[in-house]
Amino acid sequence: MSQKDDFDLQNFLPYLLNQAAEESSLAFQQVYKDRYGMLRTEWRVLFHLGLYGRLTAKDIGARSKMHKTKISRAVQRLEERRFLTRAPDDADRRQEYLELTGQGRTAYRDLHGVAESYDQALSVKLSAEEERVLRGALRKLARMG
Amino acid sequence: MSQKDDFDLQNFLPYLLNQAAEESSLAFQQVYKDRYGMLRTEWRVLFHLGLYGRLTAKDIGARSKMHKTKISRAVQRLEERRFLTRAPDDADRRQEYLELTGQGRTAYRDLHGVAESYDQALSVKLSAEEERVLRGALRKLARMG
DNA sequence: TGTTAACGGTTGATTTTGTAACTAACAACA
DNA sequence: TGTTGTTAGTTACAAAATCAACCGTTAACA
Repeated sequence: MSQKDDFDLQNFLPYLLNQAAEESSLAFQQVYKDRYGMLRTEWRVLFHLGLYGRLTAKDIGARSKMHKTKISRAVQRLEERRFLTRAPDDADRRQEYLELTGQGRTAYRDLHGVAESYDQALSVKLSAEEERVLRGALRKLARMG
Repeated sequence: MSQKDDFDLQNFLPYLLNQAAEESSLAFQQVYKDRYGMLRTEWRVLFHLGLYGRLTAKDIGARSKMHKTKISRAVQRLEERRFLTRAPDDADRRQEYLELTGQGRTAYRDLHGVAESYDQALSVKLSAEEERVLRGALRKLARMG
């Protein structure tokens, strides 16, 4: 039944990446879910707006590679909960500029801080060299320079 | 609006891991979907059975960390499509042994081969050293030795 | 201009996942 | 034995992701 082969599931890069991604995001997920009732798509939109300022949904799509329907729905929910506002773009009325409200910025700053220390806590599992190489390799695999 | 801070989304390990995982599994996903109409949960179950032989759903859960309902449903679909069979365990009638059919083994061998070359193709993006460190770091982050 | 194609974004239907409650079988131990 | 707790696996229902079709706007160009 089993192959003599040494190519195991644990050696398959996509599988390994997925396991590491899932495991390493679990505790952080709990934070934005418990504190703000957000989904992953929602904190991502929040982070993009917090980091880069005013953006259109399209901009967020280009940066995050999330599908536009996900973004559309995340924006809806963030708007309902008063984390962001929309402003029509008069130059091109198909698109809208999205911007965080005060409440949105507060949530962003809070989660940003959590993310930063969370990231450091994860890094503790790795040596400095290991961490450097890991981040570089992940960027190559994710095709983002 | 934006922080002077250099803590960017692309530096946030869980995000980076997720991007790399998604990007790097896209093309492979297409293969098991197109050739066998499988979902990710299904090929995972198939792989476990192909690699390790006869297992119970519980065994698969322990190895893969997938939730039991996911496994239950994946097993149902794989059974419907004649990729595996169930055999009651007479010593403990709560559990069933799962085993690939001929068709299941054929699919497994096919996808195993695809996975292997797919993995190699991904590795080409990295140096040998980079690859070694990456895999080690991912195992640490995924807490699997 | 008028027509056609492309774009940004939304919506609805379907599929997939997550959560909790459930069934049947077993284990522990009075 | 009988009761209570635990385990393997399933099911039902809610939440979320996916996919295609859609609307209004802009672009291309005859």
